[in-house]
Amino acid sequence: MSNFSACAVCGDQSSGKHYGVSCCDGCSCFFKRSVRRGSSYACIALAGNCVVDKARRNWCPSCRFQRCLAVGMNAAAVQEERGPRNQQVALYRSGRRHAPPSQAPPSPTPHSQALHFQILAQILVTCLRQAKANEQFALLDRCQQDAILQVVWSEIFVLRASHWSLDISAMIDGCGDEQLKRLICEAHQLRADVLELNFLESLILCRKELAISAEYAVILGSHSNAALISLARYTLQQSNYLRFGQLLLGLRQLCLRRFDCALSCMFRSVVRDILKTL
Amino acid sequence: MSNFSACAVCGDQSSGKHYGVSCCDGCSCFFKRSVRRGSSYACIALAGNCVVDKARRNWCPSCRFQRCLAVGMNAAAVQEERGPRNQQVALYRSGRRHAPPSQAPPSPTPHSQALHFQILAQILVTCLRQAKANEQFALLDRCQQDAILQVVWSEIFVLRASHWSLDISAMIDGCGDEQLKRLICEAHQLRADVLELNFLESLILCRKELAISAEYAVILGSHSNAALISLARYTLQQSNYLRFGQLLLGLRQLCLRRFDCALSCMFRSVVRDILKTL
DNA sequence: TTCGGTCAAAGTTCAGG
DNA sequence: CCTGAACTTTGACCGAA
Repeated sequence: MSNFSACAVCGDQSSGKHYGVSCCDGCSCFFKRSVRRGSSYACIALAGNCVVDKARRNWCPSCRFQRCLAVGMNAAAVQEERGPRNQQVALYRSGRRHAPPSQAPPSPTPHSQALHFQILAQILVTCLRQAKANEQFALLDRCQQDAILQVVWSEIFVLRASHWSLDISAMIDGCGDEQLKRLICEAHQLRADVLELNFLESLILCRKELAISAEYAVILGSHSNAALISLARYTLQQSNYLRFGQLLLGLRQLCLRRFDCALSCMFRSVVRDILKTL
Repeated sequence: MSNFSACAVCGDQSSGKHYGVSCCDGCSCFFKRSVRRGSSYACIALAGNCVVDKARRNWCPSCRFQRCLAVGMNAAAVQEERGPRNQQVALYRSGRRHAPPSQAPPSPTPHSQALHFQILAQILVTCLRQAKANEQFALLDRCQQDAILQVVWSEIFVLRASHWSLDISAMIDGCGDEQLKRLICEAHQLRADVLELNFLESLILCRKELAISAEYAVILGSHSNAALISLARYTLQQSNYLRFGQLLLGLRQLCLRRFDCALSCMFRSVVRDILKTL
């Protein structure tokens, strides 16, 4: 009981300093809500001198709030509301509670960034569609396809985007993601031709570690081998096995590490939705 | 006002460079925590373009984190969690805040797990020593060697451990890390022989993306090509180019994702210390 | 200088009033 | 609705190399 400290507002046990004043959780929370909502209360008794103690603090919000101010609680220390922690519910929650925090939702430069995001998302959709049309991949069940694409979408994206027919380097630069830029630049140096790209795509899409069943492991393994043989034949007749090896080594660096790339974070949540529509 | 520098993430007053970027304490700390915990956020507005400024940086962790990555903050620079500064307190700290970081006595079946950990650490040391003795890798400067090993140690470990001469499967099972077990089991299926293992090791150790300078990029590239050619010649004379391709594809799956594997977390902090002693 | 950890004081959540 | 106990996250500050 030695370190008992009283709430400056109501005399209850204080739980530490809040907004500059030693007070209890209740008064701290009450003060925060009042400031956030900009509540303006009227005294129940009209006199403005109600007693504010532990037992009666909820009787008159007006006098409680006056007392908060009187003991020096600092309204400026109340912060901006944060986003809901329970993400899923966000959209469907009651009305205006979770309107974007401030008046100016998209403010300084997000416009051009959002534009680049949109265009890159279009490219992603195209890549996924192309993947679904892949000769060997298309034979798989949809749920196996989706299970694979959820993991490898980013590899497909980097592979295809780094060899896009139009020049999208301005887009890559513009989205401001240095890591992505570096990855695409590295992948670009492979300078794979159309057929090579298709074979590499098959190798990405048919990883047997991503099989959802033992049967699929066998199927994916044989698809993978087929793609490997095709790629080998093709490159050996074009150049030599060094090229073959380099292309395969190139696959290693397509994988966006979980935290290395902003775009990866942005798109991950989008991919599932895109897959539903394909 | 003369030496004011803005946080690249939120525009607040910067407190210096953190993880490669000039930013404020808040964003630096936020980035560190996010990477450590492996947080995967979803944008609250779902659009991924929330404003991130001083007042609103706490509205949407997802967009804040994306912005951290976009401005180039380096997740690899976030180090392993260390123990509490106050060692005595370590054991008695409040309950389930986090899994015991590394050294702290593992609670459930401490004795046998610690033993397995010790033995696996021995294997890791052996792997790293072997890597340092790699013919081509040994020619590099020490700082380039260390820069590479800090990244690829886990790949080397999985490659070598999956083909260990003694049967260490009991050790792998015993450490209770399912991810590691799966990875090693997959890698084991490559059934590479001693020479193949050496060539694969060279390919892991000589990734030119990990070069610390342009000169090294060239050197590593040529070492990598040399290893590729040797491996090709060897496998083609033993079997055929399907085998060559499969071995190279196998490299993809050696990589322990940063947060997917308990052992990875355990060892990461140890690797630096081991490297110093080699 | 830039890592690391710390902990008071912000925040949110959600039964129960 | 509103309240407030329980829990999480933030960031200013400090020590170490």
